[in-house]
Amino acid sequence: MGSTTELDRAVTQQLADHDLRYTSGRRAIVAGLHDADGPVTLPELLEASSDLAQSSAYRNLSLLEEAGVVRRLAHGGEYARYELSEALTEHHHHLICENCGSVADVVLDPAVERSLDEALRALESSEGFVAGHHTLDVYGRCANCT
Amino acid sequence: MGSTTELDRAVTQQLADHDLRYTSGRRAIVAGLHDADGPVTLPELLEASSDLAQSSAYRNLSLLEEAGVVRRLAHGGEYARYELSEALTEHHHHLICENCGSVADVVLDPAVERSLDEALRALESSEGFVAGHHTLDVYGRCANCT
DNA sequence: TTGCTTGCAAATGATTTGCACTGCT
DNA sequence: AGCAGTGCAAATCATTTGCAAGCAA
Repeated sequence: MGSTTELDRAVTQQLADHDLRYTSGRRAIVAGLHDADGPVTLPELLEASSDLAQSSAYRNLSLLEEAGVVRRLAHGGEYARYELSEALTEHHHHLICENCGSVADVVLDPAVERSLDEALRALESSEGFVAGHHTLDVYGRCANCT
Repeated sequence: MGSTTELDRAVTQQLADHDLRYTSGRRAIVAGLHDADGPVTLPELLEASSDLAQSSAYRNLSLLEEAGVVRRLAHGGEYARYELSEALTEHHHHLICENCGSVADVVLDPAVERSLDEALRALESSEGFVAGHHTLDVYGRCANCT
């Protein structure tokens, strides 16, 4: 506790903008999300940092989401998954193992990402849809399950 | 009812492979999914074709999913959304309106899709992840909400 | 008949919420 | 003191499931 990282500073700022305090419980959540190598479920979060009450964890994740610190994902499993917002991390996508259910982050080649962005921008004239952000989920088999 | 389309024939086949009958309730579900221009929620499905019992609709969607006829999506809204499997439709992605919550299908430029596939295939050597299919969700504003 | 299907009602389980208490500020 | 934050327990609500009745092969 105490060592204020770059991430902590950014989160403190975003929370302050929403009149929220950066309490120890919220720090534990942010730390738990940061340490994982992919989006995590609530049980995983509780296990990683014990001393978190389930209801408070849910409530704080919800508040952190509104504050733009956290992003909530619904990949269809039993539990929702949470990760730090892309405002606080690098733009990335997800590798979802269809065997064990694990979810890992990946960063794609910038060239691919660029051609994708271009295609999405074109949707505005073809479909009248103004694209904001996007998510790409890749389903398959992770290294452990091959 | 009775006009057997190409789609119906394919579904009948897939169901038969799983020892399932293509009953009228299941036909109504497939028709409801086919008629929509994007993935639909269960309430929407029930509204479109009344005379469907909620529990049977859920049960049949689940069975149809196992049989590879239907795909279930969890975009995070209150209800899950369902669509016909890509074995029965064209490969496509989703335009999700952040204002009204509607979800529409889009087919991307084949060139973009190809470069994407290539990038995903490369994940096998870089990450040890064997990619199967993928989903791309684009968030933004639909034509009606601009 | 045999067994897949259906619909109702009850059960499940992740997430949310009411409320009294704790602890910053 | 005043109010945001916490934790417990109870409430929600989409989805699932048990069971008795319906229907096709």
